[in-house]
Amino acid sequence: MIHSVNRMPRKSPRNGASGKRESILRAATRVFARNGYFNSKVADIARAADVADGTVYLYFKSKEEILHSIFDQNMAEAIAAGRVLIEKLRDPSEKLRRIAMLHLERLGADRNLAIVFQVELRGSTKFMREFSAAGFAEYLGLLRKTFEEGQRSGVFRKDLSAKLVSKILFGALDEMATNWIISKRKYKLEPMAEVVMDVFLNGVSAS
Amino acid sequence: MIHSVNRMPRKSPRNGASGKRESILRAATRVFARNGYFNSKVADIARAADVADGTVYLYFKSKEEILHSIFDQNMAEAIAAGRVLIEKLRDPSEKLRRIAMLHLERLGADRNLAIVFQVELRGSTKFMREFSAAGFAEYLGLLRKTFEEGQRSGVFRKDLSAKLVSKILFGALDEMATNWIISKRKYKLEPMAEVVMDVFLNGVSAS
DNA sequence: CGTCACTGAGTGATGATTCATTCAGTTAAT
DNA sequence: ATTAACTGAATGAATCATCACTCAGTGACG
Repeated sequence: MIHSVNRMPRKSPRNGASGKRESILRAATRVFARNGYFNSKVADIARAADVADGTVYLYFKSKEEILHSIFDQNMAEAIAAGRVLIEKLRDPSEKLRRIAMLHLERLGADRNLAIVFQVELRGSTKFMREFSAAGFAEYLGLLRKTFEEGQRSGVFRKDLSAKLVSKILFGALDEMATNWIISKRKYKLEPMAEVVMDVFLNGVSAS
Repeated sequence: MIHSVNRMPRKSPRNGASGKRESILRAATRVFARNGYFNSKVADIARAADVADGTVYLYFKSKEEILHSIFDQNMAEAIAAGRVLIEKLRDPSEKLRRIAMLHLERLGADRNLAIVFQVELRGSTKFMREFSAAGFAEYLGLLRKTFEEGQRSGVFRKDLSAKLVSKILFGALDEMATNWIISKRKYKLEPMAEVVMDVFLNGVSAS
């Protein structure tokens, strides 16, 4: 089967301000978070969004496309927000610090979305390769570029591979988020960014 | 024969040296790695293990239990190996370095197992909570204890939460593994441990 | 009336699990 | 040594519940 990934802009029912599409996405996020992607029935999503089963298919080609859309939309937003956030900053350390904070802030603000991002999206090599890959790669790229900037300006050690370093940072933040989800104890996710960046920057800064 | 009281842990088909159980586990690891847990049919596993569908159920209660067993068995082995590896070392930094190497070494040695660990096992909050949790927690605990040892002996900064720091280290290693799986380019995973530990130790060491 | 968003019962495919049956091997009595 | 009785591992076809997705129809609105 040759699937060409249809990257058409949104079409569907005369995208009226009905907001049904968004409503379905929000409902799906809730349902996926609660039951997991594979255990979620399209009927559950429809019920949660308060529409009929068939309506879901007026807005999305398949159950799979719903998951994609959740990812694509949020990832694009997050990266855009990150770019805006750092464009007026000079200090690369500060840029990375802000990105990290934004990262944990966004996930910490919506537990359901966090679960979908940290758990459901990882649960298949297919997703990892075909979709997530692109978005994650872009995010990692943002971290890398910022780090390289810092290497050029002399604030970061030049003996480190920027690519590898950006994975270390991402991995650390990612684990904070994943652990926050699993943990029963309630605590704020966002503040963890500070400690992560303390250790990280201390580790990569030029003497 | 007077002695020979069968003290073998495994139950199931009179654990003959048939090795069918192991054979099924290895086959399942291959199949899960290729198709993902939810897209893998029990029949696929049976075929790959060269046994009949029904035979699988003589050794495992359900498809789910197969996944558990893969995790439990390997995680227990890995932690035991880690404990042995560090018990004769003194320097906490060196201990952490060795654990990190073992971590990436083991995953790097078996791509299929790595995929199951990095991708398939994460794909459901249920797995994360009910099973994985215990094993992962034990591993994180090992890292934490070792770090605390280093704090007491003065080699590591005392102003850091050992729990949090162990998550940072784990996250960084975990991301190395995940990225290695997704990446098309072939490279060795194990050597990444060195760089991770360089940045990490540099970040957490007392001045 | 024509269009369009929406509905929800029905369909067909799928795949986990079961279980009646086979048969290789073991024991034991002659 | 031969046979009969027994064991339980292994088989795989059949079962049966589950859903993703379809489509014929409804009503609202201009």
